[in-house]
Amino acid sequence: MKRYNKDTEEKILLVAQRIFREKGYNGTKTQEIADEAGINKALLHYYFTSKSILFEKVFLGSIEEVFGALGTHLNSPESIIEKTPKMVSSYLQFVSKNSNLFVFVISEAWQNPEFTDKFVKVVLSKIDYKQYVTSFKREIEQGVIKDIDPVQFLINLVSLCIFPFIGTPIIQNVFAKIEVDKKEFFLQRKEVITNTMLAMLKK
Amino acid sequence: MKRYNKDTEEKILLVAQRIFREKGYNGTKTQEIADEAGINKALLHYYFTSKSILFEKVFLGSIEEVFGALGTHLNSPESIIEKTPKMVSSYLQFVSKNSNLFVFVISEAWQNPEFTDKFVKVVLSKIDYKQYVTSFKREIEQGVIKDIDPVQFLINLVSLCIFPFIGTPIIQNVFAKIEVDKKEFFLQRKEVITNTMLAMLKK
DNA sequence: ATTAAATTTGACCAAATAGTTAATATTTAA
DNA sequence: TTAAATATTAACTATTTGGTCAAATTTAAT
Repeated sequence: MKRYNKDTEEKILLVAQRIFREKGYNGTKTQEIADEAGINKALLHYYFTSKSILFEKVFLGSIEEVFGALGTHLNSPESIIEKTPKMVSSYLQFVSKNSNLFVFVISEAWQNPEFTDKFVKVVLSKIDYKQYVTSFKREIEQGVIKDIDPVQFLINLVSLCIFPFIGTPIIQNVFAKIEVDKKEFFLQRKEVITNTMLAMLKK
Repeated sequence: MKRYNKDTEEKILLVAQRIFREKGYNGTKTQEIADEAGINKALLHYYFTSKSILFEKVFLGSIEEVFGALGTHLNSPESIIEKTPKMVSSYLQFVSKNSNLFVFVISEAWQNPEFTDKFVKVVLSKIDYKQYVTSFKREIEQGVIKDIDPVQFLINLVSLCIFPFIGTPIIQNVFAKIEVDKKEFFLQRKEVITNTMLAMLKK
């Protein structure tokens, strides 16, 4: 029975993750993964059977990260108005440091809708977004916040956080003065998004 | 001197556009383009020299489409409050019918930041977004709308319009009941985005 | 109709690439 | 200590793929 060398296995997976996210499935060569992991290409197959299976592991892990980062404050016991700025802040932080993760997931999701569905369902089963929707609706009934669809509210939040960063290579040229990867842009965005989201809730 | 057969040239370009947008640069094979265009692979090189040059033409054209669609109402003589809903409506319409165009442009922009910069600058020189910014600021001074950065306002608008559609393969699973490609989702989104954008302007 | 130029094709080539295999080195356990 | 099991490697293979080239076909001018 194979026991595997955990160091080697993890090294391959980590390198594969980095390169897949950077270049996508078709742009990634198994030889490059092997080289950068400091191993033989045959060993990659020994551990992961094939390029596509290795890819699936990376892809699944990536989907988990995308949703995991959103889940951080999702069901904290605070009120919606209290935790919205926290969600914005933490998710924005995560996105700004992992733009290529999101580009990768979106791009590959369109290439493989079949098992994207499957993977997303697996990941979702671990996150209790229904509880969030419930508490959101309760606050609406209590008259604390405006009557708005919680689903649309969340879509707005992630849209505003994710898009400016995955669109960086295009956006940065639109407004020459802005350096999107700079702290200043990040702080400006955080304030704008927070204000926008809170404006949606205000009656 | 070559004159080329315009029909053949256009046929190749159109097929290449469709396949490149669907599968990306690395996922696209010249043989497939040739097959679907009903020509020989050698003819593709006769017209376009190489795969990468053909790709550049498609990529440039795609960037033009992305910005062109935004420019429609940008500098119409109406007030910001009047034209914002029109911009939302028309851009959302365009995005919903061309999701893969946006996924393609974003994804390839990260792969080729060098000439993405170049292309975006070319395309931008044709669009007068500075006029928009100027008229926006004038209305702020007149006290018609709230004091908000026009650039951030535009980023919000495109984020809210684009992201939900390029994120479809992932989002659709989050909320099982929603069918993102259905009219009902589109109309719902249009209203939410319009409200959100107008709320940003209201004093 | 003839010819010259432009267009289109079939057959081919070289490089790249995912995957295999058999031999070697290392670790584990008796 | 040794032998069996596990991990790692070098060399190889089959296929894919972008690109080439000379020959064939079509088009246009004389």
